[in-house]
Amino acid sequence: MNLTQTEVKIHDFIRAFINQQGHSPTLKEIGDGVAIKSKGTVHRYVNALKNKGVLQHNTRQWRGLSLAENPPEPSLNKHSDSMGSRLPFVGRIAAGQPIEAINDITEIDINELLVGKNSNRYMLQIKGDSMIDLGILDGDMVVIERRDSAKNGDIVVALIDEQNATLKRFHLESDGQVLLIPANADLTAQQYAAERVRIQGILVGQMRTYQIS
Amino acid sequence: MNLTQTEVKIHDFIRAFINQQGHSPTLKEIGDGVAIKSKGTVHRYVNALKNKGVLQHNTRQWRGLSLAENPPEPSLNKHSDSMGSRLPFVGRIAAGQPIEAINDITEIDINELLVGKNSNRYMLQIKGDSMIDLGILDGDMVVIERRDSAKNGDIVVALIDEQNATLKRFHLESDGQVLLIPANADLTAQQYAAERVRIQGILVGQMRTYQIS
DNA sequence: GCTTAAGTTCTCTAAATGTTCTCATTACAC
DNA sequence: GTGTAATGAGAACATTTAGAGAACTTAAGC
Repeated sequence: MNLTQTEVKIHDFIRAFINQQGHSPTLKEIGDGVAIKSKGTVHRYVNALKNKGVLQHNTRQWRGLSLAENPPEPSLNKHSDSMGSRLPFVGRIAAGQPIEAINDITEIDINELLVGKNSNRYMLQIKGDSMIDLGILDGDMVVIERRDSAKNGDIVVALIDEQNATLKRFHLESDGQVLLIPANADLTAQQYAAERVRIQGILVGQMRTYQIS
Repeated sequence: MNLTQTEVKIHDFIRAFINQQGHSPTLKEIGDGVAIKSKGTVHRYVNALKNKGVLQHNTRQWRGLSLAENPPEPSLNKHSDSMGSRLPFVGRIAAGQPIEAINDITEIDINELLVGKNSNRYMLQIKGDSMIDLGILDGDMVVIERRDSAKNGDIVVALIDEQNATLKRFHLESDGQVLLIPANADLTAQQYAAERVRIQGILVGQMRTYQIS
């Protein structure tokens, strides 16, 4: 059951789309995402993927695609069963001072902070330095919550002209234009007509791991 | 069970409304929130969501909507509730490009990355800007693994003169002196005799959350 | 009981989407 | 060369989703 190159590409696109948007893409959206202009052609690919068992298709319905779920991923290490999401919170550390102990919070639940209780969040990995001044570095993972609007100052995932995505600080000008502000002294803010910008989500968390021996 | 675009939008709106207000919105409020003028149309969507099992509806009652406890859709942007430490990994985002879908990793287990299997980790909150050039900002949480030694280049929690703690990059000089290097252009590295410095742990992770309304 | 706000059930219309075709092009094995 | 598979465009048509609004029923408050 081998997938061709384009089939893999389309499958990846569909999975990413569903995870990010919460619903299936249309044939046209798939076509836009993988540079195929004919929805008939896309339809042929979707059918192939369905026949090969990697997609489920609720026919006679718009946006009826879903992933044929791989086996529900057995967690490799059994520790992750519910117990392991808390770490002791020791206190605050500042350069050259004793660690300031905390007496109210003793444990931090990482899931609660980053995953939240609603299932409308997903992760992206950052490529590039455009948010470096906010401490978001190349390679960092960020947690995004799906939203279609934002307040000034929010950091948003914005889709420009239905094509290009970017992570920037959002500011709506009084004249209705949208300003997308990077956090990098080398870059300048970009201004767009509001209708060219679609908010896809808002930054709610960031994380990074360090390799140790 | 697939939701259409507008269905997801309405579902998100209802969830946000209940989270904020503590009670269900009315049909008109939903319509105002998603730009639909006809409450008849909104009603059709609410019914669809009810039939698809993601909403519960106490009929014959005003503001009788609530979210279904266990939505039937196990794959649609949801991380198995059994252990909610996973988030879907959508891809990489770079300024001004489409989000790059990935095909190898589909989910990220946050616990696995930050908590790890060992129970010798704890968290500290950062006070000050001494590590700002490494993207560790004032207020960030960091995960530390207990260690009493470090390799050059590791970022360590070091106790100096059994008194003051600091988070710095570690470097052992050839003459046996220990250099503790901040990541802030305004600060300079400090050098200590090895016996004055006790390593308490090594930085393995960092996280930050952003407040949204 | 009465009034009002909210929910329900329709119909009408438009637009978007899915489905099924045909026709072309390219690459590759034989 | 020839056949085949993969790829892409696009037309024609069927079906679903979408939004507005009217008419009616029900719940809440007085």
